[in-house]
Amino acid sequence: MPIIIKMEKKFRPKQWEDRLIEFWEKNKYFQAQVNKDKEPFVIILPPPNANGSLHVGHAMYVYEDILIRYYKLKGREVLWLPGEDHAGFETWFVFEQELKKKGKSKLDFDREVLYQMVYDFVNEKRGIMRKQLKKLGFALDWSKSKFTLDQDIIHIVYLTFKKLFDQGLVYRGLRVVNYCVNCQTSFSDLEVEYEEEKSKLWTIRYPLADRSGYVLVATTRPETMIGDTAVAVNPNDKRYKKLIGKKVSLPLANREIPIVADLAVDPDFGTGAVKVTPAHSEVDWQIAQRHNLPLVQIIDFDGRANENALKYQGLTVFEFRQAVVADLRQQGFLVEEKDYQHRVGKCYKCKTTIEPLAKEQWFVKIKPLVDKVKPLLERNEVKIYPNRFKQQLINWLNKLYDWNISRQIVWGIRIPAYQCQDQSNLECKKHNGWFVELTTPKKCPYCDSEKFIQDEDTFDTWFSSGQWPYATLMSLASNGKNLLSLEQYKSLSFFKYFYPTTVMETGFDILSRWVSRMLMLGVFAVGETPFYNVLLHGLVRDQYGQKMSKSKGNVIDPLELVDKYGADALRAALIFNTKVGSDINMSEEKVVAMRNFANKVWNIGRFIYLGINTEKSSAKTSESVEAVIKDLLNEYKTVEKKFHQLFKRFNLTMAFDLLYNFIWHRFADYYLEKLKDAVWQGDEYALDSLKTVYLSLLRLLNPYMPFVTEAIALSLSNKSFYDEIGS
RNA sequence: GGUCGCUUAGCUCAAUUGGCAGAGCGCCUCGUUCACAUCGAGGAGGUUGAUGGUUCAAAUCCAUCAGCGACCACCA
Repeated sequence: MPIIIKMEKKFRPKQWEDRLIEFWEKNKYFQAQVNKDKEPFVIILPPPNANGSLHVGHAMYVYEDILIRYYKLKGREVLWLPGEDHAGFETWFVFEQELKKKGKSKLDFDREVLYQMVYDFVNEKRGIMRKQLKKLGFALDWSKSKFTLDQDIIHIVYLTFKKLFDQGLVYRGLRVVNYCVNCQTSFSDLEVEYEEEKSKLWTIRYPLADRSGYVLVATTRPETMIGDTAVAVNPNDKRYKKLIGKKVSLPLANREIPIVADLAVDPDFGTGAVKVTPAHSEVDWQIAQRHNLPLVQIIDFDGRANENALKYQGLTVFEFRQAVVADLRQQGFLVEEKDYQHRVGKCYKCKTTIEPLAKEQWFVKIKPLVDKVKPLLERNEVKIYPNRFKQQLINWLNKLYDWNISRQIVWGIRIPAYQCQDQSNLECKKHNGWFVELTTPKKCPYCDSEKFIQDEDTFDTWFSSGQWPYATLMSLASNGKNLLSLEQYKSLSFFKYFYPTTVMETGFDILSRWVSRMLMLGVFAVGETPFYNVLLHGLVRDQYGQKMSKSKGNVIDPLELVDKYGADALRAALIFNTKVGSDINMSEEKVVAMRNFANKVWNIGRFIYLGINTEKSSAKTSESVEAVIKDLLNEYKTVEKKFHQLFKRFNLTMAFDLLYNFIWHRFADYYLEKLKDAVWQGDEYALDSLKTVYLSLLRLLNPYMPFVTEAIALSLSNKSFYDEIGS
């Protein structure tokens, strides 16, 4: 059922925006289905974190909407798939803040209750976000929306994990991880932020065990010396050559530890001798591995000294440090204390200093996955726009360490790993009793023991969102009903039709965190890339290029702008005069400028509308008018051709710029003015020519400004652009 | 320390393979009878950060320098 839109004098987007949204939805223009006659064009929406409301960064989805609408008009079978991310730790953090406001703590509830509470919280946010996305006019196929915690999505995540486990690509290991003692969880390397901090560098004297001398070590963390299991020097350092293999007596701890030689030690820094604390430093851990050194953990996961810390037990790290320094000074082991500035790892959320702690965690072996991804990039089977990010991505892939995917939080997908408590069977012992099952098992698959426990941890969010392209499509292919195997999912026609997706469009800030993981997991689980093109956008900043933040008070609320100027204006403001892959400066001024353009487009429509209602004359079109029309048609053809060429290279900005200038300064200011008199005199040929070109221009503009263009088309021609597919 | 990006009009930024430097906002002059003042006509404003090189031709390619920014790594 078509909707009536009046070509009223005043340009008022509010008159029709909500009605158009409803109209598009009712007609199911953007509900995709398998259609063998058409080539699919698929974008999976990067799922927003379902823990807040829409901010201007989300408005960048407009890039995807423009592509979707453009290819819809080109006659492709388009699928733009929405969804939300449970955003494990991110959401957990927000939720804990809410709890605190209510004077509660996570300790007041048990695991199941807590999980349900967060689930309800997230569900409410999901609803709000959907409404907001619709307001911007996004042509998402809401009939297919998915959530990262849908039962079948979790099932697919489990399938991937099991496949990794079965192939030996995921392992459980005791390693030094980045641990936040405040948030009580570990992080991957990518989630640690470093900050400059003023501190001290202490030089400590370690006497040789045979009392023939001493070694000086420099450290920023004297308290960890209680957990030292060696002193390391560079094998080529002449000063220390004679000492390698000897032992020192560790002050305060009354233990003897060896002096080892390791190339990781820089002879030029400090004293050239390093204390080695494998349980509390990643570098030391690695040295310990090479020299078979024992591990002494002295700081616990609550951030306090534990029972191995002797008399210091119970102290916080800060107190521990003070006490150790005081004792060293008093007993004459402290040689020097000087000011020192260095970078300290911080929790990216709460800014607590990251404590490197040894912990058993699940790790994904990165290298075998990376090796399958790199050729795709090198052979350009996956293209990155702008291209400069390609090398950056390859560099990262080469540098990645094994990926810690365990998180010690309740909110997330629980790791389906179980440990047999009996371990009576050899096979059992081989894996330390660990086995992976898709559903809660009844017994250990190796020894049939019924005594086993499930790992308490949940997956890193990126482990599940890294599977998003294939997980969503597999889920939809099976209608979400049957839980199948990866091979079965892959053979479903829906999946085969829509996978791999066409474009992955996202912010360049999550190139390493997300895009690289999607490539690795997609290629691993499906055997094919999850997408052919990666389109990267930058950060949205304020009009002076400043980052938006609540404290600066320069945060722009996209919905407020939509309310004030219309969704078209906001959409175009994010495109106008920008460059792909660079940060985008947003200002109300720019939105106003685009609102003015929408107004211009509207008023051209009004002119034509009034022309249609003018009494027609039988007089022949004059030669001069005919000449102008000929020029107009020619110029339009050139513009149209150029427009499509720009689109092919995803150059959405230049394509828009081209339209903006042509519509305003050529079509309206020049041609329309030249033909105006003829139209008022009832020249039908002049009017029809203007109308034809105008509607063609609206069609090109539609992806950018779907509301005003569709409103006019419905009003002038009584047809939606989405009805006449395939022109 | 490594990688990458940026520096163009008063401000914020564009410029597809090297080919007459553009836009938005702001500024100046003029113009409201019939699409639009959320407008039209016209105008001022640039040695494209600096220096050198390649070329018939450089904002664009190369080298060096200066300033700004991002990401990654990290020395205890």
